[in-house]
Amino acid sequence: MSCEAATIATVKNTGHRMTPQRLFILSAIRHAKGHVTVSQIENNVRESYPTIDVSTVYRNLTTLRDLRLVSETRIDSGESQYEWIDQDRHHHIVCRNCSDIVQIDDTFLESLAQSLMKDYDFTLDTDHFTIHGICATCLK
Amino acid sequence: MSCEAATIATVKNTGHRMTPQRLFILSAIRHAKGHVTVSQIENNVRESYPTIDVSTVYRNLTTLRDLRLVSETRIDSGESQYEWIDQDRHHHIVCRNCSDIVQIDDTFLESLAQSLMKDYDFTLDTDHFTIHGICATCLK
DNA sequence: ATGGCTTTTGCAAAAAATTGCAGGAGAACC
DNA sequence: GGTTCTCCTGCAATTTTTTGCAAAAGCCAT
Repeated sequence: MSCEAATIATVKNTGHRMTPQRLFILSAIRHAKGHVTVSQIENNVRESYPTIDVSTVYRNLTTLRDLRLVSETRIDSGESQYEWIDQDRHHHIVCRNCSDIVQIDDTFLESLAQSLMKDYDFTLDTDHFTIHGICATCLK
Repeated sequence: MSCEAATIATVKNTGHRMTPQRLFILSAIRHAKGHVTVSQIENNVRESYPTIDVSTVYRNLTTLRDLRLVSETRIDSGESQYEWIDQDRHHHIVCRNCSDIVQIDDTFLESLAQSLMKDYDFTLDTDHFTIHGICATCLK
């Protein structure tokens, strides 16, 4: 099954419908390598589908985030950022001083996930984590 | 040094000023045991300081969050929640389905903090974490 | 392909959060 | 006390996000 088809299946199997709007939004995020804002998505979709409304974009992003197809990153100020979640799951550590971002592997969260499951029956979302702290350079 | 004085010292030592507005906001969060929203803080402060403006509350919360005196929790929809960070550090696990919040102990993050330090020389912010996932009840 | 049930959309309006600016007020100095 | 240097505030305007509602459209069973 192609990657595209798998996505559509995920949407459908959860009782959601595949509308042209949703398809365009999905495509806009997938093809934008990296983070995109709501207005970037809106403008991109508008080229192919001029009557798209912002509220539709917002509602779809919420849905797609709940389906764990996209990740949402709310930065300090301004617009939220969205990113396609692909096969090789990874997370980010962000230095709060220099804002440097480093990718880390999924395995770093395994132990935490297991503890939370054991003690609270809580299933950790492991699709995308943004972890804050201070990098070695800035600590000096 | 009292707890109150320590807070004031933190604010002052970082080049910020202790204004009445800031003091009232600080007090509103500290005395509200648990989470509070911006409008709750605003209403509370307004009783003692009627001319307070929402933007002042927002700006102060950003400042206080950067000083790690309060924590910010942005839930799916609606208003952000703020909470006083006290001595016994704890974190929150939030169910993305029912939005239920459970406190967890600092020790859950120790292992993660150690791994990140070992492999990346990265110092994890351990004041306050908001971890998302699914609780046992909602998983069914 | 048709009907019917339910999700989804666009629009408009509201709510939540952020920003620019000019005046006001801390704090440190003398 | 007065001076000066910034930070802070309130106001107004803007931007970002959410919501209610009626009409439109997707999808399943027939």
